[in-house]
Amino acid sequence: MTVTCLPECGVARFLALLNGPWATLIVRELLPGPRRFTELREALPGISPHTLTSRLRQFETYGIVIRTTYPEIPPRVEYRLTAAGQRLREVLDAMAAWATSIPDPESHSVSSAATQNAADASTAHIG
Amino acid sequence: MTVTCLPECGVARFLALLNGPWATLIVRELLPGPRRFTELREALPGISPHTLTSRLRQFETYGIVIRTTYPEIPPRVEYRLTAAGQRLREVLDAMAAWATSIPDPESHSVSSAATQNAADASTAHIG
DNA sequence: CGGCATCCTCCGTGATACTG
DNA sequence: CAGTATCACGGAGGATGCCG
Repeated sequence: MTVTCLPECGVARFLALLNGPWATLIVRELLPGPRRFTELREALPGISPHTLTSRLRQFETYGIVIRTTYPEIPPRVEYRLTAAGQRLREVLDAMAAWATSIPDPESHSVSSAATQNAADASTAHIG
Repeated sequence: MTVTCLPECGVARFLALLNGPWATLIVRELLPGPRRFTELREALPGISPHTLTSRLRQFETYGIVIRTTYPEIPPRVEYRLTAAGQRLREVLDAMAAWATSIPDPESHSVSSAATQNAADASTAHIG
């Protein structure tokens, strides 16, 4: 599944632009306002500078994020969402609203319909 | 970034449940109504049965999808969204709405702010 | 038809070290 | 501070073959 250009389908387009586990989380951190490189790094426990740079550069290419360099000492770089990036707030909100409505996968009361070979989901956890 | 249980943050929870490029697309195909295995396969050009099974099983574990086996000849299996899964429609809609509002990344008229070291995004395409 | 088993590839990511 | 360079890993995903 290698995409050379953006797909037609909106959902697929979204996935092509915000791919990987970190992408969406970075956008989340940028929603409140501009952030510096280190601020993002500290706000995203576990992310490596390599990954952060990579995602940020991709967003820049897509026109989701604007990178602004202030020639100071010490150097300062700010990342801020473009208008297009800001519109992602609605999507993230929808994601969060849905996810918080999902109970931790423990009580899956599967109501049998046909031959529901109901594998005991009661013991299933997130591996 | 290995998650053993669902994160607190809604966005992160969402990403943990609908990870990978195919997951969301599968949900998209299930939104209109129940689908059979082969139907999903044909609706998702390029997906392998391995991946399709894997994602479907994960959704089942999460309580997003219900798998129903009809003991017929030939065998028939239907996948349908649970109530929780149906609520994903809003999220997918938000994704699609946003993505279709994003122009193909060619005209990024970056309006300089400070020292916008505007790397010529004009030649940048989606690799 | 609807899988599962096995092997292999790809790439997002992490760890570490180094630079302007 | 804000990266870049290099190496390595892991898990999603693909290819193929076999089974109920």
